[in-house]
Amino acid sequence: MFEFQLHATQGQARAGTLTLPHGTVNTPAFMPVGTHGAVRGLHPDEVRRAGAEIILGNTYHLHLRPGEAVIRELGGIQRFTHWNGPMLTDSGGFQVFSLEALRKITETGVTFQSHVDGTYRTLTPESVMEIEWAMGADIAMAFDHVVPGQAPFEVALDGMERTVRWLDRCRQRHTELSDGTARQTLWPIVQGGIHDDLRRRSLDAILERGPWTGVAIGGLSVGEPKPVMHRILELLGPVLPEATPRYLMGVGFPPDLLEGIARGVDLFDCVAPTRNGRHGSAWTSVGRVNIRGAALRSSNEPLDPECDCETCTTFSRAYLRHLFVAEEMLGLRLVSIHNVRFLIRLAEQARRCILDGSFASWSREWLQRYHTRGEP
RNA sequence: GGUGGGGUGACCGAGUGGCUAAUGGUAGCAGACUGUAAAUCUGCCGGGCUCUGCCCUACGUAGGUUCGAAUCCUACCCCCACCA
Repeated sequence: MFEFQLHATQGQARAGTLTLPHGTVNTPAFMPVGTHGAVRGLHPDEVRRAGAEIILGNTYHLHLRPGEAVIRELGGIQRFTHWNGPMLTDSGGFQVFSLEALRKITETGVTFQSHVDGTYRTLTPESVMEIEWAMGADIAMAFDHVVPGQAPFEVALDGMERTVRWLDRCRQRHTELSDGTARQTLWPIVQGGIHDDLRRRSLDAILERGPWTGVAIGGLSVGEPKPVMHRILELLGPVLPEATPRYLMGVGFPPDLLEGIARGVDLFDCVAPTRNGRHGSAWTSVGRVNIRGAALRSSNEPLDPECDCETCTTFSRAYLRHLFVAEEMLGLRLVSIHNVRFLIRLAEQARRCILDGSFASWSREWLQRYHTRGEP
């Protein structure tokens, strides 16, 4: 039920298929983020047509509203959201990082002051497992402690060791809840900040507790330089079991996908395509386009001439610009659709190239073209 | 024709003697965003230059008072309201 089949490798890059209770995911894959159980602004059919095979939901946000009880009562997260495909729920660990001003960490768990209504809510590894189990996504992420990218050794050590202790508690509770059924699997998360030694110790601790149906790498793209992220991926890649899918959490931008894939990553997620889409920034084959830019005022060209998404095959740049200038919500949706498709298509292309052995050269050329434009 | 009110940068609109190239807002331009407290946030926004500063032009028009005026005075032009 949680099988991962590896079809081909090229260097560290891998092409595989992940089988989950609600469907299969061809990897490398990009997973759009649907924090509140919706990929922001998009209809599930649009997400599917963009090529998404799995989406992410968030424990913290869905616990605050509508609450896991409602979701369970209405048939689980897939039916509730009408996505009806593979889903992964993040644990709220990232909110430990992003809501730093609104939370307090103890060994027991994390007390958040809800950003919705100010009430205090405590999440523990056990309660997170209960929430994720109630929602019923295919993959439940362990509750972890994410530290900032510039965190000094002691802080990263503390977060990493706590993440390991919490992993034991997560697994214990998740095992009790699942009671032999195979409708949801639990994935652990490697932490350790930017410190190689801690990253290695984190992974070792996780592998000692295996086997796992997947392993996530968290706490990257949180303020550390890119080469550091690459170094850590290179450090972990060879140690990770080949038959286990690797999920790089919260990444990324287009080049991050290719750099990650080249270092053995199978699954990605990131808010960037939808957030940037809403903010009017589009990735295209001819460079990044600011959709509000004056240059687009009367352009009848598609946003990206090489793109096959619903937006690019239907609308002109001038119309998209007009929608943004006029603050029509359709504009936010159309650029989001494009950006999501752009990343998914990039992952699809990478997969094809890995399968036919051309990944290294294709990726090199793609990145060169991208960076030649001065893109970050 | 009379009386009253008013004319400020692309637009709206503050400002009633020096700290005013002129508060705000809008429009415009550019940028940021990486497991979503984000349809958000930031910067620029009279012109020019030898650009951490300097010069020019500017608050209806023309003149005046003053060391100094968008701000005070005079005339004129225009707009609005009411009265004839």
